[in-house]
Amino acid sequence: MPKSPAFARIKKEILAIVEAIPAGRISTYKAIGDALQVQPRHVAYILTTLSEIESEQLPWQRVVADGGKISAPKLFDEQVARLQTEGVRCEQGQVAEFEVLFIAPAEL
DNA sequence: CTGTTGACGCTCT
DNA sequence: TAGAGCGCCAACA
Repeated sequence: MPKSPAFARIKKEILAIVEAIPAGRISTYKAIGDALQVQPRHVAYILTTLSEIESEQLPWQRVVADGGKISAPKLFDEQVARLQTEGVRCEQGQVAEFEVLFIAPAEL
């Protein structure tokens, strides 16, 4: 786990937002990044640094790339499986029910 | 300090 | 309408 103060702050914010995403809803890296004034890449990187415990507690599968696309080469199958379990229908590597998109609030 | 990497997004072909 | 390329910047080796 990185020691940068900024990293810890951003991570806390990201975790808070992701945790606030209702089941069956989807948010994007761009939306979260825009809300926290950080780059989408950083949001993605934060999720890669999550421990197994955090990954199980945090609904990271509800966070996808812009356009509802799933960009997780390693965890693609697992993410799709989790989403389908929550009732989110996936199709061709992206969220089919795009209307379930949940934009993270700018202020949280 | 220097070079590579990446769960991304935008722009140009 | 798709695909390739570039920029972005923290983490890491």
